[in-house]
Amino acid sequence: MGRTGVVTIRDVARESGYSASTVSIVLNGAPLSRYIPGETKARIETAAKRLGYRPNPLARSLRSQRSNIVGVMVFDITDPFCTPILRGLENALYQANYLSLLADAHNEAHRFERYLEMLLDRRVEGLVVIANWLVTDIKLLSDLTECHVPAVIAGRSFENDSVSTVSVDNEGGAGMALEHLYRLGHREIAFLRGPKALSSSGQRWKGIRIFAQSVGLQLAPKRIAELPESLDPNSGFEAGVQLTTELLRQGKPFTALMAYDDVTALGALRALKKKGLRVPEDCSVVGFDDVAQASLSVPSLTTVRQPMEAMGSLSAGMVLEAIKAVDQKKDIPVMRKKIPAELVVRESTRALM
Amino acid sequence: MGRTGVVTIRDVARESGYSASTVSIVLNGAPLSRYIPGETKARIETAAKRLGYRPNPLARSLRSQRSNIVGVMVFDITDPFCTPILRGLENALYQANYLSLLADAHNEAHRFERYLEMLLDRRVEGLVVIANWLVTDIKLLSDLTECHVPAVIAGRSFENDSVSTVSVDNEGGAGMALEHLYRLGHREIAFLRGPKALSSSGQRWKGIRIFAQSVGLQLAPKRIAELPESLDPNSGFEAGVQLTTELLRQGKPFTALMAYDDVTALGALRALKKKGLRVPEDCSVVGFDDVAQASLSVPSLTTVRQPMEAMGSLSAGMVLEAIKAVDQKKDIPVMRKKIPAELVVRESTRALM
DNA sequence: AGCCGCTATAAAATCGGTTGACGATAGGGT
DNA sequence: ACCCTATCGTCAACCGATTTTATAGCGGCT
Repeated sequence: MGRTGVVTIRDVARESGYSASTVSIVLNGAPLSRYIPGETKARIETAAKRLGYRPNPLARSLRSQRSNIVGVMVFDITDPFCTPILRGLENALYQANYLSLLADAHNEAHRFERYLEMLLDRRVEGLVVIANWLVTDIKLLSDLTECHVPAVIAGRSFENDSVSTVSVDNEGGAGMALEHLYRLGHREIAFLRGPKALSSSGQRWKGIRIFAQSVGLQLAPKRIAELPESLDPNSGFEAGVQLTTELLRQGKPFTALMAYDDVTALGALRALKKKGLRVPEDCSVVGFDDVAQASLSVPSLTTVRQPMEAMGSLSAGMVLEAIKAVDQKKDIPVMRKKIPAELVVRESTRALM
Repeated sequence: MGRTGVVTIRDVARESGYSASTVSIVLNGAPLSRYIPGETKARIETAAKRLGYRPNPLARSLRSQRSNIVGVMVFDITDPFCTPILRGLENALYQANYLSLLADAHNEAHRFERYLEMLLDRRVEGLVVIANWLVTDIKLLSDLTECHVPAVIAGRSFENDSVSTVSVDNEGGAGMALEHLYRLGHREIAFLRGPKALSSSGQRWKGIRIFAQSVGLQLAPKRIAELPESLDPNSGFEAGVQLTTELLRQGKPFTALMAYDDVTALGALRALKKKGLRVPEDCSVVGFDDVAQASLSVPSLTTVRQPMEAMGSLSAGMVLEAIKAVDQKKDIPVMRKKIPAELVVRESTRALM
């Protein structure tokens, strides 16, 4: 054992009486180990166990050019939408014996780029970017395609890019939410649209238009407000409060409100309460995402659930797949998965009286 | 440039006309570079830049036994208490040019241990454990002390152990919360105590007792309930709902309620609402932690703020400090930091009418 | 002339593991 | 007798850096 107190393969070699090569071959079950008799294998394995030998992954990575590490880039780790994805992702990677190198970009393009370089330097075998709704900078993602490392973007889809993505079916989800309100009898429905710059905004709105058209529902412009663009994740709440307040004051009256996402919906809840309106008695409210706080609010929020944990593990599966492909010198497959959303009915919606 | 498309130090050597050693010495500003004339340095640096040379951290780590990586073990990444700590931590590490290897233990001791091994294998230079209130298994932490790597536990303190910790001043914080209620005129105060197994429970309760005693306030047992032990992070909410409901039905009446933490308080909010009680008009409610949802609820929650982000960066500072100490062959310093809490007054409390 | 010290650079060892080439022995086929 | 193949291992190169040691020229001092 070296001075450092760490057991190397050479220590095992000495202890077992074989060479380092043989030890390596045996312990890894390399092709050549086919010819090595069981007795030898046993002796080497005992020696390794006795010494408590643990191969140094650094050395192994250096030689084999495989780090068993995936870079995980989060745009904002405090965003409640990101953490469940992260959980699913990290868990799936763990199962596959990969470790996650975490990078939180704080919504800063510069930081994203610097981190990207650091991760690539570290020879991550793949990259997963958890993009919340704030990411708008498409340029960053072209960086991704250029780096020749398998990459997957989780949480958002991008039209014209050639990176793999995992995202929810925004269109369908929004349709489901509206259908829910419609079936409850609501016809005068207010909308808090998402910021124009976000593709998910457009998709959700499209789902709304399609459903509305299919049942002949009018979408009155005086019941529609649009969230401003902003980079602060908590701004959604404040914006929800403000826009709802304005709609109440200046817009046409409504019996239900559909918000861009849960945080916005929570803002709406507060604004309605402040105006003395009860939810759901006087006004129903639906959100989108099903973040953790949606079920903890009073009243609990009816919402469209994004299966975030599943999206995380799916992303993991896709990078791992791509890594395997690279290993076999095949092309990196590009896939754009859309996961179905799911309506979760809670207390914030009810039938129109 | 090798076949792999990656530039090595030898490529720079060839390009500049010097040897790899000289290139290394120059680019790192090693002691020997003292003797190297500026012209040579310039030529080497230009060559490196022209080729876009980026040293391979794996190789460097192998040689220098320094990985520039800190292991970050989270007990439950979906816990809203953990993420802000994680943010502060990750940010401070980033500033110091360290990367974070993320491990989410999912509250499972077995997983914690397996991850610990993996991280140590990777030669992390330090370890930070973000412990939420669910961690009770002290044994795990002795593992920590034994591994001879600088370690810091963030979020919890432990009495009889010799690991560095960063935690909030629970006692003082709870005292502040109670004082706040007291000053508002409340005398009949209900309490949802934390699970007995948690040290923070005891500490917060002690703060409560001390303040109560100092002003001669009686703590009626019929207004006190205790959270059960459980490993599910969302159980706090359900428990809050249930215990509050029971107190309302069977206990003595109260005009204010102090919960163990914010999630429990949110549960209390729901239970009160269900019984037709208005917060804060009929009953004030205080939480503890100031997790993100505390400010988003209706009404927003008065609470005791743990400066989580600061706790994260402080933890980072402490590991980095310890790493430096190890580097200079000094002993690993053990510190137990208590950070002051801060009362955040929002809508859920008001003066007794 | 001999030695020291300074400058400028290169060679070689090292970190710890993996891997392709090769040696040695034994048995089987022609 | 000769070649071939299967078996059991080892050697040495290699991954990409860092660091210690070596080399070589030159000026100065005794």
